[in-house]
Amino acid sequence: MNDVFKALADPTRRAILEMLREREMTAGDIADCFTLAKPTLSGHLAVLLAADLVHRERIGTTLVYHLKLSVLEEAWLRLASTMRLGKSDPSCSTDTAPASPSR
Amino acid sequence: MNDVFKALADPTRRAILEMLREREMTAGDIADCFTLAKPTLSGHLAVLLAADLVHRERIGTTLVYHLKLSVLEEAWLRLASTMRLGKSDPSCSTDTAPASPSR
DNA sequence: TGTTTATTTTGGTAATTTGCTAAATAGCGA
DNA sequence: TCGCTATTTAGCAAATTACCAAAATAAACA
Repeated sequence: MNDVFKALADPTRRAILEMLREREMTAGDIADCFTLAKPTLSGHLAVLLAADLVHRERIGTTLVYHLKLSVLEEAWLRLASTMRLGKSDPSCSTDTAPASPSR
Repeated sequence: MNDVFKALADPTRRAILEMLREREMTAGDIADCFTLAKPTLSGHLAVLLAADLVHRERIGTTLVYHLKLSVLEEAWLRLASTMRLGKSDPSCSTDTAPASPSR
């Protein structure tokens, strides 16, 4: 959930998702669409993979990536339902860092 | 657009949006819901404000924040339409950093 | 086995983000 | 004006992120 939003925070990664929306592409195909170095794109793909937004499959020497739209949709639905249809009072219960004076 | 996704990337900021979903709150109210220091929360609110996800209004000494759901919805719709209903071939046109060998 | 192609991993640097404390600003009431 | 409350801004350290070049890995093929 958090990983999905973090993955979406980068414009390069959103562009990758957009390209992947229709056709699946190899890592090389994707890299050719950007002026960034291949290792950089590989890193972005790793983030998308960790967020479960894409799936990858090896075909011979190439790795084919394809979009997992369902995960993206689900993340949005989670946010949307928390946002619009949430039950009741928002009086302090959603703290991300509960009382633990770590620092 | 980019600012919206960047704002959503942080769990604290998403929690703030959730709390703001129903009732508008003062900066102090919000800060009391977290274990983070007030200036830290103020920073998060500044990010949300820059992303246009919240609006703030001064009432006396206090600043009242309220959610701008429409902006959030619009951001999603933009993404969703690019994602699902996009027109045609994704063959290299979405590059975020177009051919400019700066570095 | 050795070479080529496709891709990732490693190692390093610069920029950005997140958090803090302390100081500054804004409005209100005495 | 002075002091009080509410909040932000400034300045700084630690953690994370984004990028690259060089090295490593994986599969295919001669």
